[in-house]
Amino acid sequence: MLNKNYPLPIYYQLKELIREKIVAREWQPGDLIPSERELSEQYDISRMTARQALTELTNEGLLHRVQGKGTFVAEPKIEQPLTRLTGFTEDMRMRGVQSKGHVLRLELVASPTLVLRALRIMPNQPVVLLERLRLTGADPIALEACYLHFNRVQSLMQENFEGISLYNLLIEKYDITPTRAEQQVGADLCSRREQELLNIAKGSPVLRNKRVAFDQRGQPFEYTESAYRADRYVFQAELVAL
Amino acid sequence: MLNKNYPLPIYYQLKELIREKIVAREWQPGDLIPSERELSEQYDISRMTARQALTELTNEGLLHRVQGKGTFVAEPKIEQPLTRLTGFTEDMRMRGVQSKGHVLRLELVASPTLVLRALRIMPNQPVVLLERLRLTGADPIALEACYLHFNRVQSLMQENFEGISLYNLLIEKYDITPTRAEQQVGADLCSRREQELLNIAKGSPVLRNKRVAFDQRGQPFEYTESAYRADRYVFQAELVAL
DNA sequence: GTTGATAGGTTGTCTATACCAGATGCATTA
DNA sequence: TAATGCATCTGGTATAGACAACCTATCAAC
Repeated sequence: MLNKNYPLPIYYQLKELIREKIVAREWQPGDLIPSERELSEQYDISRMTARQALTELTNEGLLHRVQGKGTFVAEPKIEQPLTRLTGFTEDMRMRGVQSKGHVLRLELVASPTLVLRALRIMPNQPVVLLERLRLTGADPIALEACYLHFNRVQSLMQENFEGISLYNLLIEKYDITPTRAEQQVGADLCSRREQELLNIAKGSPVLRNKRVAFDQRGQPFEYTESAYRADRYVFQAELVAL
Repeated sequence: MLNKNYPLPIYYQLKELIREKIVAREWQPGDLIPSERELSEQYDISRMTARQALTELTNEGLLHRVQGKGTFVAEPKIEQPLTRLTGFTEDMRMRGVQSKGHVLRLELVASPTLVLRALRIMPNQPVVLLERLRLTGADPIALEACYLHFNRVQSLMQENFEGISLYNLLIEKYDITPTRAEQQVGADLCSRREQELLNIAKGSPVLRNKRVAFDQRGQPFEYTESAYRADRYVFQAELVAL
């Protein structure tokens, strides 16, 4: 299970292994997970190493520790997730939910004015449109249209997005590190197309999301419009006073 | 400096000791603080113990570690402000819009369980319900139900809220400074009552907003549910990577 | 039946040690 | 001069062991 010669730290491997079990619902909210000593014996590692994995997952809100009793899978609570900049995949993963993506369109398009302005590019410059249906399990959650500047992601059309995080891809292959984003969240009724793809009733409400994301150099690289099923998703925000 | 027989853990004492130095500006943003090994020698504790203090302070964002270089006092986060915590009045002012509020209800009520939990108060303790219709000009924008712990705002019932900011009132008269809040934003169809008060068509979408706000001492003081007209309002958020 | 002690589980804290990995300055070398 | 390598700082990871604090079930004493 754990590879001690791996470039990744043992505690990190264990951490992700546990996260997987939670995401896959093998361990469900409220469940008591193996004790620190059990984990250390099972994987032949020190208790402190196992403990580091549990500590970090506890800080992330996925686990809940009670002295004298044990460590439990946290209820999918609303406390931790702030407004981190993540893609859908990471967002769902952090909430302890397994997600998939199904690509509907991946093509070069003439960029709409809205996109031009958001990405600060000139007219006639092509953009890549990546449209995906987002699901958890078999349930569609959101319809997402993502526009990227073609010049910056030329080989993107050859990628396979099924089950892959776009943001990870951008970081690893295109030297684009998402750093901050501006987002607008509004409510609306679903369109005909959304109704069918999201498998919801006519006249159902959706959360409409518009996002411009910026890279490490402050350049906008992504403009995304999403429609989330209102019955399956709420947007979480942490507000701070200045 | 550190008392090993104290009821408080050593790492915690050290943590607070370091926090004091930072708060008192003895160690300033950007400063290199003593290394883990230096701390462990200076206070005659194990390096791992000193490390635990630094780790937690790093997680809290007060310190910044760089492998090979050392541990630094973090810069007072500039890009931290995700979304500003403001009341409706300030929110609208930021958007350059004049707003009004029309009080529909201001009364003592038995607190619903949801409110109890959010405000962390015991059952049977009364809460104040302040329900207001928010308008810009003559147009209704939102319906807002705000719950406050009665014990903390005893004389609130005598206040006049027409055109006054609740948050300003709390700051000036009740020693409650809104500091941060957790908010959920979802979409829904309007209820019958909302339809009439907001002057919208039947089956119109609304943005549903739930907020728990905390004061300068970390105590929750407000739980608010709002319904915003989807055609007049979008929620703005700034997302940052961590 | 109620109370109380206890045994054995859990996480929490702390120590001492070791080695790895990144950063840096300096002496050595080409 | 420029490059190389090494010593020695730094934080990062991992181990093994000890005891404290806390929780629960069980069993004995009242």
